[in-house]
Amino acid sequence: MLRMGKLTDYGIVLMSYLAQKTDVQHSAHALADAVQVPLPTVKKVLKALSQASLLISERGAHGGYSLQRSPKKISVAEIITAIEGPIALTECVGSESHCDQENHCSIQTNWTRINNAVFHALDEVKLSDMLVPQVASESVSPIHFYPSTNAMALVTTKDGEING
Amino acid sequence: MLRMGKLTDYGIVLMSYLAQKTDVQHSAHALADAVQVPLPTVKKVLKALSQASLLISERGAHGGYSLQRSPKKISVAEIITAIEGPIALTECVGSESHCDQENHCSIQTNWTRINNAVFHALDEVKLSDMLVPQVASESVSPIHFYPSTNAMALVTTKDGEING
DNA sequence: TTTAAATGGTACTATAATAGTCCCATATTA
DNA sequence: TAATATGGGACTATTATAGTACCATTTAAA
Repeated sequence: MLRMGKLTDYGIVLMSYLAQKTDVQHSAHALADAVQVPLPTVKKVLKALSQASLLISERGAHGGYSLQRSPKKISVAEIITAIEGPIALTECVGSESHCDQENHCSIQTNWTRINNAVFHALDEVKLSDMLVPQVASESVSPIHFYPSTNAMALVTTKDGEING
Repeated sequence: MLRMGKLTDYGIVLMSYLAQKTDVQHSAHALADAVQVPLPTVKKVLKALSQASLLISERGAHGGYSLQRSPKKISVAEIITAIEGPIALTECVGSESHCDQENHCSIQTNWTRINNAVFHALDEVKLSDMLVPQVASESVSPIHFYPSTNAMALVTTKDGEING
């Protein structure tokens, strides 16, 4: 539940890959090969990331994509927002709310608070954090980048315990 | 993005309503009237909340639903989990992951961390918090309970600013 | 100047998830 | 026995997402 789209997963993976070599441009084709995702889909994601000013794109021969900022200055929340649009757990929190009872609803303000809490949690995690394992470990083999196989969602068990 | 289902919105609203009178049982029919949501849909949500042991249900005449615990001991994360299932932003974080590259993926562990961050944010907000306005205010009129008009999603603007 | 390599943008289709509804079984009380 | 209530499952329609394809535009090199 609370699922994110596959495209967002791809976005995180692509951004992580690009964070490895920030000074070099990568074509959509090269990225599709590296990440093992169909080219048209990769292009779709890259476009969204570019429009959100997370990537710099250059057209023409020898063109391609590169990070617009340092991986330390790009948060996961930004990547999510870039691909899935404004983050809003409930419609009434978003800017285009059309709920008639808006002014009378006591729950609305609390949803805003929850939204903020979740957003800050996602905003504190930077792209640079995604490159290193959670705990210092003996990572001998080179880092691999693959998207999750299926769609995404926040994970807990029915008991409220955290998986993994 | 990061949208939650409408049913989860209903669930929050229903739970909030039930939190007002914890000692009285409410029938699905009465709840549907109070919350202004079609009865079959309300029943569906109540069933999920009961199965997650968030509600006590009694069958037969004069039966109905009531909170199983104090509103202070029920978190928003629990309600979300009850209706949408285990919270998982990415499939590879969940228990039924089938990603071949699982062992090689450097991103997986970081998703787990993000999941935890979001879960804790949602777990800190209790049902009792949903009843009172965010800031002490001059709420003269009685509290109203209505679900959001549309589907749900985490809210930020494209710039990473928070809406509302 | 021409060609090739790249992104930009749009539109379309198929699939999957969700929402919503309905029916019947079961339990309890009057 | 009848009325009221939940439990559970199956079904349909709608919506959102994923994925694909096409063409325009830009740039660099031959």
